[in-house]
Amino acid sequence: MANDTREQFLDTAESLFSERGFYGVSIAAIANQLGLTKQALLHHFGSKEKLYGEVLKRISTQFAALESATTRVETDPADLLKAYLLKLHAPFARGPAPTRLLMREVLDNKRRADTAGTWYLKPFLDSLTKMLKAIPNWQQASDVDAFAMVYQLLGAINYYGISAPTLTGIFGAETYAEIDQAFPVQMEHLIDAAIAAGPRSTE
Amino acid sequence: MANDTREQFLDTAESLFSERGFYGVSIAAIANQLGLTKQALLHHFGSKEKLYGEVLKRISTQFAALESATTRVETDPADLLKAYLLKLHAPFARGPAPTRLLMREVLDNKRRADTAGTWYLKPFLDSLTKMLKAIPNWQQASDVDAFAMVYQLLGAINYYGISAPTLTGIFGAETYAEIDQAFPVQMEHLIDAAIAAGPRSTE
DNA sequence: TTTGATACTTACCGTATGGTAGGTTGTCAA
DNA sequence: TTGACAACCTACCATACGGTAAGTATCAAA
Repeated sequence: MANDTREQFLDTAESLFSERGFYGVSIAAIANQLGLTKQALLHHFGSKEKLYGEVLKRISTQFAALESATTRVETDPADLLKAYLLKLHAPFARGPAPTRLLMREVLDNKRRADTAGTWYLKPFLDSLTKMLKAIPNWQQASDVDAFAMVYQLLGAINYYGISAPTLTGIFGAETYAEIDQAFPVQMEHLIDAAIAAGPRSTE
Repeated sequence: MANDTREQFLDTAESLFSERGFYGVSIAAIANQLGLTKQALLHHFGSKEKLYGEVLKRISTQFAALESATTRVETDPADLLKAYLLKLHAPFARGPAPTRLLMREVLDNKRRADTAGTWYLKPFLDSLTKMLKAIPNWQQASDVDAFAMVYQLLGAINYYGISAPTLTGIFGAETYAEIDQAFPVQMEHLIDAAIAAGPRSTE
């Protein structure tokens, strides 16, 4: 089926791009993994760049869906922020691929600043800032201060989200399993601490 | 002078690798930037991989130096942790290149797990954990819990450290300048909050 | 039974890349 | 004056890459 193959290409591309980066993956490698030739890929997507763009687009769509789903469930503003941030850990139960890919995009989009990928983060970041400012403790904070705080929390989660191989390498599989268990608790703990602390004005 | 050229190669390689990644940079591009041919580079370093390894090695050496320098100056354990973490922001006044490169290394060393890059982080992470556990509030914490907390703080800093282009693109240069001013304050604020909160046990 | 479109294939091409081989030039100690 | 070595260079090569061109097989609609 046509759509099936396309979706499989996107899955494989997402996985490989997230692991090796744009330049580290050849379109032939992606196609081979599905038992096809690179021309099949080019037939569906036109070029490597376009394929990459579609992978990013799909992720951003899923992010938006996650946000509205969370907003629908959580009513307390502090709970909403916590729930949303924690869901970014191992996003959408699809493993670390989206997190890794987005981290690569943050690293790389200096050169690709004109492509679509750069801006899809903006509404996401705006939502996070708004969520923090909806919490009583933080209503006095400036936009910039609130943003700086949520961006740090986002960084904490995302950094951990890409660190599994490194941490396993450094500490071994057993210790990593312990860390992985401790992390959500400590993450929630840190978010609580940040919320409780309230803003510290910059000026 | 011989050593001079070598050092210039390392500087240029660090800068380019950090911006474009290992596969995004050709050795010819590095050499051209110094007005030399790639064979000059190969003469000094033997291969692209070895050059990359030496860049990483140099960064890790500078990290270690930064740590001992900070330890020498700060005596209060909370101040030490804060000072150390904050110095990782724009490390060594050499701009974001080391941070970006290390982030790429975290992303990539699944494949390169056997190379040096993986392990040089270990003493660094151990130091951070020890620093947190030296703070009265945190003496009761388990190693794993303390580690999970400092790793989040490290993630917050490093993530911000690679985000300049993205944030400038999203928010514009003026707003980014404000954010950049607010960030160290909010970073210190978050560290304070984490320290003050003390550990939350995982089990 | 023909037409036309979709989903592929093989064949090929130009370019870029990392690396080898073998110079050339300058410096400096014996 | 010579010899050796470091620091480059030009020339070359095999490979891999993204992409084009031109097929072939399948299948549904007319």
